[in-house]
Amino acid sequence: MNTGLFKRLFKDKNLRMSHPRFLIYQELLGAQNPLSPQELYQSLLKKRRKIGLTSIYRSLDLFESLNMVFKIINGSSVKYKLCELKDHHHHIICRSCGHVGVLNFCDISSWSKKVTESTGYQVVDHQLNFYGFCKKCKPLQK
Amino acid sequence: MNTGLFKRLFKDKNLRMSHPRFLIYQELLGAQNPLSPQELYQSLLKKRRKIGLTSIYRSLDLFESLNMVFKIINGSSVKYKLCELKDHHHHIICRSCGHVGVLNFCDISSWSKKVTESTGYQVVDHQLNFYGFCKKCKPLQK
DNA sequence: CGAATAATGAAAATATTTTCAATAAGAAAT
DNA sequence: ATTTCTTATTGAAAATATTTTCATTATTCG
Ligand SMILES: [Zn+2]
Ligand SMILES: [Zn+2]
Ligand SMILES: [Zn+2]
Ligand SMILES: [Zn+2]
Repeated sequence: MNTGLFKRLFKDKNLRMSHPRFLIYQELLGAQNPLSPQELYQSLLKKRRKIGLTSIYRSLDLFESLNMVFKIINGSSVKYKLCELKDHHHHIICRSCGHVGVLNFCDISSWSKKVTESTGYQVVDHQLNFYGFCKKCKPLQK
Repeated sequence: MNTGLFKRLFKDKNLRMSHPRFLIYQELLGAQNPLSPQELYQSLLKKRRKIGLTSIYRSLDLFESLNMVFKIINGSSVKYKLCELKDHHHHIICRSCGHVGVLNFCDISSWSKKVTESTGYQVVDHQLNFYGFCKKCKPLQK
């Protein structure tokens, strides 16, 4: 997700483009790996950016709700990475090293009717994650 | 999930059936609604059961890994309910009241091959949740 | 430049995880 | 059935992580 797209998204949703939000976006954009809230905080402090840890939590929640970032929950570790694809997609997480693979497809929407029929719920969203072992970690499994 | 099934599952996996674990299982079995770790703790204290909050967290994690319970994350609230079906299945969570609907189907396993082909990952697990509004809450949406 | 109000951040409140010494469950022997 | 042994599990306390509160600040829109 590039900077232009990021700014447009906020304008469209009537969200304010605050300094903290932009700092966090930039930090994620420059990162090689997914980052935890604490890692983001420390990294920004090191660069003398004035920001509160609370804002990091809040911004990450917001970004997630906008599908801008993917929240990677692996055991008790929580990290975030910027989504590269702007279209709806899912991920596979390595149970060993935490690396994230991108899946550029989703056939779930076709299920919504089935879900509504069997439960009466109106479906508005879904969450799908795969877990497994990446090419690097697979051989290490006994 | 009934008590016999519960005990067999533990024996099969070489897990010890400790008193705290059984207390938590019973509490979930008797509950009408999903319970948070804190609610479980308070409820057991009220019944004069000796148990530590830490054990509740640990047992719930264990139960989840055994697919005995479903962890319902809705905003910042976390609750658990015992799974009624012993076969693999998924849930739909009401964004308004938190009620959980059970879906007794899953066609995801057919995706695993596709996931492996596109990412090289060995797939061992997946997580799929639907979100929406239940029959009761749907009319309240504007 | 002012409103109007969404967003921030410090501090307090909660929630969750980790550590580690003590305990209890299960297996095996008596 | 009781004792003994091994080791998984517990729980109190400390460490971390996350959320809430609320007074202050910064954005955006005339
Ligand atoms: Zn890996
Ligand atoms: Zn999808
Ligand atoms: Zn509802
Ligand atoms: Zn499934």
